[in-house]
Amino acid sequence: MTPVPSETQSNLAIPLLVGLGPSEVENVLAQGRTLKVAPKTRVCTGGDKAEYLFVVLSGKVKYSRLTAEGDEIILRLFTPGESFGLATLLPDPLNYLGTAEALFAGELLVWDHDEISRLADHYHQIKTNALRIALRLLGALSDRHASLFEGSTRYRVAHALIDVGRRSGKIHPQGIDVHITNEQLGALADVSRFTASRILSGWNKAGVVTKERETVCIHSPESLLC
Amino acid sequence: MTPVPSETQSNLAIPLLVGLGPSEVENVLAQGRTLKVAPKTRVCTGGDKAEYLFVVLSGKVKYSRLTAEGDEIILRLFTPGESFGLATLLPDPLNYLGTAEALFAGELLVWDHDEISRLADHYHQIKTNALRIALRLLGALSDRHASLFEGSTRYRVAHALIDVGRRSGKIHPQGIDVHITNEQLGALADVSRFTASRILSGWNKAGVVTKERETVCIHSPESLLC
DNA sequence: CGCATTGTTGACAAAGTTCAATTTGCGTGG
DNA sequence: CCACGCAAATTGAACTTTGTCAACAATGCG
Repeated sequence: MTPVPSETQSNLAIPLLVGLGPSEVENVLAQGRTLKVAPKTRVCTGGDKAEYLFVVLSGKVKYSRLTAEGDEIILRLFTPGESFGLATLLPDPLNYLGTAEALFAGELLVWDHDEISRLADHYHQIKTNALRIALRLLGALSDRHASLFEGSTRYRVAHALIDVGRRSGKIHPQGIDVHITNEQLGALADVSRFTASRILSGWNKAGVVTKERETVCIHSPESLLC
Repeated sequence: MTPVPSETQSNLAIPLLVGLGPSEVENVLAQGRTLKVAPKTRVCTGGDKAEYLFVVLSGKVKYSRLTAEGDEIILRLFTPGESFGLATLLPDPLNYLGTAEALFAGELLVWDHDEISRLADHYHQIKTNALRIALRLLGALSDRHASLFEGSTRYRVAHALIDVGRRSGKIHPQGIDVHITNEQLGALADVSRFTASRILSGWNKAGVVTKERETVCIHSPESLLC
């Protein structure tokens, strides 16, 4: 029952709680526990039974899984407002699909299975929202899967970069700064980190992006898709 | 309010309706409309707003989407008991993810948005089931996506074939008969139909499967995965 | 009987991955 | 404050896998 800082309550849009009244949202948030995470903290592990539902308040969370050969696939980089561990809402939860790891220091809201079940029984809307979120993720993954067979790696890297930029980039006059490593970008676009490097180098030479260590500044999102 | 044939009511397990009592299930089924479909009938189109929820009673339904280049990706072959168009359960439905097409003559149960919304409001469990189904599909798609980067095409084709076999194969003493074309198998395993043909030929020579036109008999599921 | 669908096979090319060898940039500790 | 060391990024070259294309065979339906 840790009190939630008021800034986060008022500013942040939380798709899981849309459609609830302000006081209802406050009530749900109040029953969650806030969890401060340091970089590289693992908050849940793929394959384990889902016991907690998470909402990102601040920071960025990498949600990933491994192939049998040990390559990492980043299913999604969750940004503030997004939730994961939706399986916790089920009476008999499924397993986490991926492993969640904080990339930066940040705060999460956490509910355990009993708490969120009680809340979801009361605020019926939460399950509807969860279904919408799950279906959206399904659509996104399906798009990503389809994109593996159309066009080139360049196209995929462009989309991955733009998506991350839109959701967590810092906008400034020269463009959008995206804080990401080549390796992470590769894992998001299903490309080796070498290929990611080559593609970024190309864009850098062409002047549509500027590279720095762990950061890419997109000057012209449109030109990436040509 | 077409009456539902009693055989289908009693035998078929419908994941969307688990947890409801027998009379409740009957009530829900009774409010759906049964739709007889001929082979190659399209019942919904990817990208359109979801207006109907479907449950397969008999037959097999191909749920697929196209890449930008026109290649077909089969997201799933739905077998009796399974449902699609889950987005219909949302107050403001998303779009269908894929296009559904009957492969054989069969029967579907259909509810429109208003009907199923009313039912889901009343039988709360339906939304929970829908969430579970969506999360399961997400897991399956994530597995499929990951498998693109581990091992070979052989591995993927094996998994696709075994999955279809398990859900819709006919078991007999010699093995499991799977009714599927090379092209469909390829579209499920993310492989060209040529590669699917080569792999099946290999297994055929090795004696672990027997091929006939549009049918594969799996003699030894384990050997496929070596 | 003929046509459409399904399946087969070989030659070939393209696209990325892999690997090894370097380079660059940043933080830490002495 | 400098030097060291590590993580990130780069680059070239060889390799491998699988898709593409073309030609053809087999099957079954109308």
